[in-house]
Amino acid sequence: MFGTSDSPSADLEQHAISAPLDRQARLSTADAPKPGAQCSTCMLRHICMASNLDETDVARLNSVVRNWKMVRQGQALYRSGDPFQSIYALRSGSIKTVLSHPSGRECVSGFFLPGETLGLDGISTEVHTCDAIALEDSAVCVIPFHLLEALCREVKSLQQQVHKMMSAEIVRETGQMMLLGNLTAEQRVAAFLLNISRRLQRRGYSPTCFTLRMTREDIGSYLGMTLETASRTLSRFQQEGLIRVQGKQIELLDLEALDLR
Amino acid sequence: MFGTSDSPSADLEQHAISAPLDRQARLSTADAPKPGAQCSTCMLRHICMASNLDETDVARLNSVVRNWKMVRQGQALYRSGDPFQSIYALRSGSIKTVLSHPSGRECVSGFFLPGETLGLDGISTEVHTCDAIALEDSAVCVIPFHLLEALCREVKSLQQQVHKMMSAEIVRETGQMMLLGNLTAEQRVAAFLLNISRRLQRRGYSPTCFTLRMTREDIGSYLGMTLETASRTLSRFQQEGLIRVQGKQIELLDLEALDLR
DNA sequence: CGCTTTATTGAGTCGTTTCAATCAGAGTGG
DNA sequence: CCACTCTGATTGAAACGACTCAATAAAGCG
Repeated sequence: MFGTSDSPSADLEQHAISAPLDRQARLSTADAPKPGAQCSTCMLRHICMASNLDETDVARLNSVVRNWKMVRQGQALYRSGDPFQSIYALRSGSIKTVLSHPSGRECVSGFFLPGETLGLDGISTEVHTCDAIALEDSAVCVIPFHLLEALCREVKSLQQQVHKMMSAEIVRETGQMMLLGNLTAEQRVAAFLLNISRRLQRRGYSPTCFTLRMTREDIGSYLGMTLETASRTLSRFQQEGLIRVQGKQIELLDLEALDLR
Repeated sequence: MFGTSDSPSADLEQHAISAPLDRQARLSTADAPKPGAQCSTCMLRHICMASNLDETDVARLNSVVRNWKMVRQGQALYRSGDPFQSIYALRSGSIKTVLSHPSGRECVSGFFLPGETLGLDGISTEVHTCDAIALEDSAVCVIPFHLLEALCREVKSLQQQVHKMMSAEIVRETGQMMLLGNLTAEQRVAAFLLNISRRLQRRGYSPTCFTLRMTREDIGSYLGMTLETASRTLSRFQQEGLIRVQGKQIELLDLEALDLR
């Protein structure tokens, strides 16, 4: 989670408003799928797949989203090569996706925040093509894809929503390609910070003050640079008064200046 | 077109086997949409959206794909900002997609070969987000998206095909991100050549001997390097005996060595 | 055929990487 | 409770790869 609060437990409680993860369930049977996702009362309803659906359609979507699942920090929601069955809506926490090149190189291809959808890569070959690793203890709604497809044949608005979601992922990646191909390290880091900022804002968090849950290595890998360059760039931004950095804690001081990079 | 033949007209005729573009139509009313796409007799049937569909489903798809359209070299199939209505299946020719950054920079985000689908980026916002420019005289099937969506609600196999197509585009772009972020200029050019080679082979062309219809600038932009670096890298490959270059004409001499880059 | 665009090649510069050392923080166990 | 270790972050200096600028050559086009 990229929230502004200091302690992880506070973060969890914040999400618990929308996603009822009571501490007991969390501490007991751990990572087994659990029933009872409730779209209608979920605070992320207007951000995730359920957005733009009316009451009855949300209910029908909910009938497909039967389970949710915990993923502990560092654990995989799925791994490259796993057979594809479901897509996942992130409820709380944060997840990175990692591509493993045959040569051994690893490459972070995305960071996901609550309300965002993971696993779309698996549809084409029916096998997942990357690892999805939790950056902190996280919870996801499990959406069996064949059920979603069946429902999409009946509910037009849901079908459209799913298509838009997939298209949005395509657009997001095109933008990232552009960033990697044409921008300097400084520009990439600035774009990255602003991107996170905007996504947090949409979720009701402070757009200027947040903690990056991923390591410098993850950031570097995602932005196509070494961890040293990522670190140096953040330091330089701090020297220039654009941001304040304290390890993973970030404060954006001059959004416009960042935008001009 | 990336075909192996020398003259453009030979290329056109080759495609004319599958897509009945007679020269008369081509020379007369030019770029207006034309009726009469015929999926059932199209040679690209097993490569494009119609793959994995049985006879009756292809016929139903065909009822939606009512028109096809010529796009002359250098002209736009659509432009960034155009309202989104249709996706396009490339029948013959080749097309690049270009992203225009507000700052004025342009960036090639993709090259498309016959049988591939363009325009998926427009679904999410109902506005196209890039320009699609023909690299040579090209022909596309026009697929009104709302009709396709309606049909997908009725034909499960088509729905699945469309989902797989979109997912494949996501996977393709993830791979490109990895390439841009983690590989050297040499590795990128090698990967690019091998990628083109594989796609041509699937379409029945020689995988080792083809013409690149795009400029060095396009290649460089697509691969996140300057046109000079792209040119130099091709020259170096030639010196090392991996390929033969003669302007846009390419011959791959040592596929394995390219793969090891 | 001349004009314009595209491609090639060279030399110097600059940004990023590499290698290496140091520092900070979290978790562990004596 | 404090040393200890391990991982992650920061910073410096040298090396290298890609870019920029520039000049020339080749190819496409009217």
